[in-house]
Amino acid sequence: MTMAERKRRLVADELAAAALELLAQKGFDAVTIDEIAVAAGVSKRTFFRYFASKEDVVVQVLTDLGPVMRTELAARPAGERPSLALRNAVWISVAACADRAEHGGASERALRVVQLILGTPALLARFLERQAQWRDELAAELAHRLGLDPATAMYPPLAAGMALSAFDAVLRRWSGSDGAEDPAALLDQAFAVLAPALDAVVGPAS
Amino acid sequence: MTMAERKRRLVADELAAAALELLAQKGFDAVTIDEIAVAAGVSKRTFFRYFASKEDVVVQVLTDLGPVMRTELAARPAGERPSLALRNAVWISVAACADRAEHGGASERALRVVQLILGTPALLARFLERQAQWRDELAAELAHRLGLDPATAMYPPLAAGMALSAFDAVLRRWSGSDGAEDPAALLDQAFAVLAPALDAVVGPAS
DNA sequence: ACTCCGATGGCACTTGGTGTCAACATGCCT
DNA sequence: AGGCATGTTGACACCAAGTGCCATCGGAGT
Repeated sequence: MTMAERKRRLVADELAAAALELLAQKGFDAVTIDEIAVAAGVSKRTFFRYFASKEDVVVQVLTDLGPVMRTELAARPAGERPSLALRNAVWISVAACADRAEHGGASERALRVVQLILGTPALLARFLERQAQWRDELAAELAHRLGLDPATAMYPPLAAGMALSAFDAVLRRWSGSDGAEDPAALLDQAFAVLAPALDAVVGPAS
Repeated sequence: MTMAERKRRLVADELAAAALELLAQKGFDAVTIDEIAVAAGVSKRTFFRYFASKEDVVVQVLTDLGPVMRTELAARPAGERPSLALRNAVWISVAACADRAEHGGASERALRVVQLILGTPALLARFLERQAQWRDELAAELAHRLGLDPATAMYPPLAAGMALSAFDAVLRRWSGSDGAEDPAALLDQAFAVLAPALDAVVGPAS
């Protein structure tokens, strides 16, 4: 049981590491799955038992962020202004992407992954797909939080879309500046722009 | 010259029509490109001379909407509030998707295409990709319109993202209600939510 | 009539992705 | 210890998406 699980995770890590290495080095299209598999010491068939596609190796890291953000949003105090609650929820993802290991070499690898995603159409498309799922989750949580009807209220999906637009803009700026700009400051800037609409549901001042 | 062009367009239309028909009927994954090609009376190889991928047949219709929206945005009077200018720019796309032929059988085909896109992951991903391009174009135009620096100002990409969130939300509601809800009213609703942030750049009242 | 050019079709080929099966390890039960 | 169940793996065959290449055909201009 524990033995099998550990082995599975080991192989998955090996595979992901080999893939990230090769993809970052040679570009997405120039690497075949066979290459990745042999680099990790397994067969092509085994690769597909761990990842559903080539894009998945890169993007799967970000999969869990949706539920995580939703949980964080749900954990914010009920009276908190939406702009603040959403900022905190999104911050978790930004930190996960940018801040990993705070001030070490690890964030550099994260930077390169983000740049790879943003610069590869196929990866970008998958990334956008994930974001669309995140948006639905965030929207559902917002509707619940504000007692709105998810089927008719326009606010929840729009607010979630705004929050993810901020996420996206911050990520782009951060990766475009090679990590030089501060993600937290960027995110605050973005939510300052969004806040007037985000907080207008209940009233302009809270 | 004219002869060759007409023939090209004829073949492209034939291909697109056959593809849309088959895809809507059997589902995206259940249709091979060979099928589409023979249904249009050409070879698989010729299909790829007209469309870059299976997804492209469906999505290519929407390709031009980016420049169109940008042009419309550029054509709005300089002093118009961003929320209004963007609403009008986005409206063009919504109308193109939903309203085609105003009140005829044509909008029903458009509805089915939208439902196909929104319900097929592969198509959704491509659609989102296009939207990302639109956003960049809209952002560039907004920056120019407002005299903002595209490299540092957060407002343009965020505003463009908001506008496209509205587009997306409207499209989803419209397709989810099988075309029953009025796209124009939905869009107005959406921009009413967004307006406080959209119009806050220059001042809360204009 | 000759020639040039674009469109086409056929074909081989690479790659992503899946189904199937036999081999092998692990662990549990008696 | 022997036997059985479960789970992982690799090999192989297979399908479908794309792409490169070349021979061919038909139309336009000379």
